[in-house]
Amino acid sequence: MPYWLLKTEPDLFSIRDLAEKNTTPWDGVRNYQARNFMDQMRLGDRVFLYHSSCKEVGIAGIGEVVRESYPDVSQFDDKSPYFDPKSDPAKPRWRCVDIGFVESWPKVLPLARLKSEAALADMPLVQKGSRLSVMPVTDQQWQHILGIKP
DNA sequence: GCCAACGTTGGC
DNA sequence: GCCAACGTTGGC
Repeated sequence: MPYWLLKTEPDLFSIRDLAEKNTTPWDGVRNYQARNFMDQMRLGDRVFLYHSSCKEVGIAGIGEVVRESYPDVSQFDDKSPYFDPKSDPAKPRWRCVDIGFVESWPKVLPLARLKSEAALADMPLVQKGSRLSVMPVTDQQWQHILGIKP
């Protein structure tokens, strides 16, 4: 089964928020590479939830895909920060998936730790300058991270 | 708050 | 099609 990693800014939406809501649309993704990966997600796929742009940067827990790719309504909402006036409603440019809560970790697994693991060197996450917010995780990487999770 | 690195846009 | 300018991401 494929695995993924999703970045989120916890000030906007954290693993705690997901635990409370139980499920959420993963909307607002406005990058083609990230979108294409979301299109590949299938029901039941597991995802690491990564906290970025915050005090404790790192993996904070696990979620799962509970609905496959569908049009992200926020692209047509001119009140939304994710509004995209160039997206044609007949052919929506942006999609999202729904993510369900699986588990929250007692402590964040820090980015610095992930960077120190040779087994994870191929992850875009740990590569300098990478801004990809949705990325695949290999079976080996997934298992390795589970092995060092807090 | 700083700033390096990135993706996108648009003029030519 | 090139590439400079711009806005954004995201670690530190």
